[in-house]
Amino acid sequence: MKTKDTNKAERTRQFIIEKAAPIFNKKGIAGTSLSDLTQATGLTKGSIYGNFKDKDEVAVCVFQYNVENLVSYLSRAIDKEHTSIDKLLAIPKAYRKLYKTMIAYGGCPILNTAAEADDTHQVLCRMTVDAIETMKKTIFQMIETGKQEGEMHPDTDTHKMAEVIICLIEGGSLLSKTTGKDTYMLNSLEQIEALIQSAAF
Amino acid sequence: MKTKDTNKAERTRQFIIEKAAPIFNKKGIAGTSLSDLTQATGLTKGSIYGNFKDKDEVAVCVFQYNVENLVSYLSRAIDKEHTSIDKLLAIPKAYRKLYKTMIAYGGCPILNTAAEADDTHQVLCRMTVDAIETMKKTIFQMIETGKQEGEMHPDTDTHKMAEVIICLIEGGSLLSKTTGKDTYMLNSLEQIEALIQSAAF
DNA sequence: CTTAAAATATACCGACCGGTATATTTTAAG
DNA sequence: CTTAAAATATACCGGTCGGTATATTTTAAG
Repeated sequence: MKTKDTNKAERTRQFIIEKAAPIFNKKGIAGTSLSDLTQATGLTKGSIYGNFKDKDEVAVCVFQYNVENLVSYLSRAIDKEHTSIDKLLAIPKAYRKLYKTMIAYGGCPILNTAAEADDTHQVLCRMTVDAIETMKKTIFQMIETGKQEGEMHPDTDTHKMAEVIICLIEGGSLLSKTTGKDTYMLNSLEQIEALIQSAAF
Repeated sequence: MKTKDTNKAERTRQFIIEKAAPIFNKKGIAGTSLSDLTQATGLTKGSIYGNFKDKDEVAVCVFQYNVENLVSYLSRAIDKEHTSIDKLLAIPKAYRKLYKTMIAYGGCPILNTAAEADDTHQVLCRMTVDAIETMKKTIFQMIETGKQEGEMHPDTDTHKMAEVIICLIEGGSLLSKTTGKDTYMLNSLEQIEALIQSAAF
């Protein structure tokens, strides 16, 4: 067959990524073995190595997949709203719907990867930094727009607010997952909402 | 020699724990090999296994060692203060001094262990939960005492405030470490201070 | 339906893993 | 200083790791 469109190969790659994603997220990269992946996919090692050059490439693709899912979920929630305040509030609102699923999935993939990779895996480390900075910039822009359109106090510290929101989300996510208690996440989300409201006119 | 006091053995155990601590904290448990430990200590595998039954026992002792160090540092800072407000403020103050060292050491050991162990290592997972709950109870008690002694508003949500403080510390710690930017931690600490001040009379 | 290429499975590699049995060295009590 | 026990080092184990060369099966173009 002299086909040039990579139909089957691309489908298998995607299949492997989807099956591998929760495993990497739960066990970490070092903690996930090739046999974990063959078991989860039903494929053999040869098949996996036919589609990825090594384990790291699978881990990198899995991270991209996880981040894209998270970002697109949040983006959809934000895009539904029209004012800056409502767009900002859409974030804690979305997490309130999402966090239980995320915890069952192994927790926030950005946090998990950041915690594991930052002393060991520079490529993934860079990707986690990018994901975090993107999140921050998104929130930052929403606050700045809110100021420009007179929805929020002009003396709001935009950088600080954006960073604190992310810290609360990640901290709450980790602590709720580890302790099994929802209150860490729920209280963090409430705090985020209070923060947003206090900056609104 | 019929000695009964375990002098040498105990010293070697402690030596191994101290040398292994930053390695486990940086590379994780799964990511740390026995050869990492022999290299760091200058000892052989036989010697390590003469003092610990397996790698997990080393990891558990390292975790205890790390938590004890952190807790005793914070306790000393808190004990220096006399009012509830000042004791509470001693926490962000202590972290402001501590966090750079902690990041160089591989980040907060509670966070690192929590992120790695919660889907794989039940013993350590339980220990991280205990460490977190102890932290929460300590903060909780300080706030409650502050209320009883008229230093803080009686309608302060003690549980919420204690949990949010921990989320901000852990979130800030992780994000500053991952991104290499101090502001995540510093802004989280400022937010904690604002939170405490806003609950004070 | 044929057929060659693409995708997958099989079988195997050396390296290193955690762990152990045993030999050697160090320790300190007497 | 002697000596037996305690501590450490040496040498080795089976297993699993990530990875690969090659055989087989599946795919889809013609």
